[in-house]
Amino acid sequence: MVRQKIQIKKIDNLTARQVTFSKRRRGLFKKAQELSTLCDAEIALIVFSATGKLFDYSSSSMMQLIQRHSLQSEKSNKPGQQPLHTQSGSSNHAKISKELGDLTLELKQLMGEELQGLGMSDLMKLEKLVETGLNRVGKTKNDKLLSEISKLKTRESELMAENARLKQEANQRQKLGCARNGMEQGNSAESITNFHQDLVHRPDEDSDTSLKLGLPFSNGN
Amino acid sequence: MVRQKIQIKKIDNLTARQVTFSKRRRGLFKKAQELSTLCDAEIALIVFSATGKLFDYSSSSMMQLIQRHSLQSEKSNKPGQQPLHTQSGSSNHAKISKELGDLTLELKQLMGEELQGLGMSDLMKLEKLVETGLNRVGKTKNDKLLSEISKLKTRESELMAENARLKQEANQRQKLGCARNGMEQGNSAESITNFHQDLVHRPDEDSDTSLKLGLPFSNGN
DNA sequence: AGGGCTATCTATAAACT
DNA sequence: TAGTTTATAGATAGCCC
Repeated sequence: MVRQKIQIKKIDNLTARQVTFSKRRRGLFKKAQELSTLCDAEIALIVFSATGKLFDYSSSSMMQLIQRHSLQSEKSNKPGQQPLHTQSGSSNHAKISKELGDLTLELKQLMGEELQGLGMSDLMKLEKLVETGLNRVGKTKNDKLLSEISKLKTRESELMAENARLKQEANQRQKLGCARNGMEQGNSAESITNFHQDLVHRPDEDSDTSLKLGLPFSNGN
Repeated sequence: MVRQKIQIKKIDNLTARQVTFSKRRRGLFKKAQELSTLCDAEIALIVFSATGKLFDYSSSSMMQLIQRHSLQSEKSNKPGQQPLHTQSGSSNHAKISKELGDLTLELKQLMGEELQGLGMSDLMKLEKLVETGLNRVGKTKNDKLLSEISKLKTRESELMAENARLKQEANQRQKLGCARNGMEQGNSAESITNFHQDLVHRPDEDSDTSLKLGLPFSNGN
């Protein structure tokens, strides 16, 4: 029982190795907890046995610690490495479109399977980027569509107004008949005058209409 | 120097705490390495000092281990989500309760929502879901807007057609009927005609614009 | 901070249950 | 595979530089 100074190398005997694993693992977890408590440190510890069994401990949230780790280690990483253009900083509007395309492609790859070569932080940044991109694309699209609709509504109002005007004009022509009259001249003039007034007035109506009809879209957003 | 059995609770003295942190941290990392070597285990260890400094160790790839951890802990999670914490190792339950509260808060801050009880993999899934949801919402919105535009265009066409008809009608009345008037009438008629020409012309512009603007939507989808 | 010392505490190898 | 024992290797608190 002359306990030796045990070599730090893989223990050959399976049983002994398992026993040692069990014992030392507990010791390790205990020490981790102690350190966490004593020194107010945040600790995450993940251990896989040789057989693949998982043991873990975290002083707070494993996820949060992992995220924090990703962020920190990212800082220390040299700016240039992965093929990912994770320059989330300030993507200018001109670039974003193209960038979005590339990202979509990369995302496909990534979601598919090939996560190797990418750090956790890269993945997170990527997802954030895509989300932001998605939002921007959606908003832009939305704005354009709304603008289009607004224009069309204005146009519709104009046409309807003119339509009404023409109908009225036609009606008056019919009533008065073309039986050669002096009144006719006056009517024509009046008609034209009113028409122009309407043209000047209508834009306001259009604005109202647009606002009213535009509401549902806002809700839809 | 009657070294006591030191209580496992936060060390009050800052200096002593820092020293202890430094010493014990080294010890912890050493033990982790030893366990890894002796028992052929895979170990990831992440430590944040109270001041936020990061120390970590992993027997192989940190990322790989973290991923593996995500997968494993996901498996073990009951479908009805766990309160948080893979409380495997030797974590003390009393502490967990308190930490749960803190974590809930932290996660709220982090995500802006109640995501506690979700593991890394759950969050990833969630994000994916959100993204998909975003797409669906966007598409639905898009469809609605496009449908609206389509309706408006149809309406526009109808109005324009009617408009043209009315205008032609009016012209014919003028020509055939009351053609016995002087320049006054002619001027009036011309004025109206020009106006209508403009009206007829403009819609084409709009159509072009629509097509131009419409293209990006198709691409966007 | 960081290293060294030393008395003492803690972890654990080995053997046994 | 786990707990107990025991002797010893290893870790570390307190102190000094």
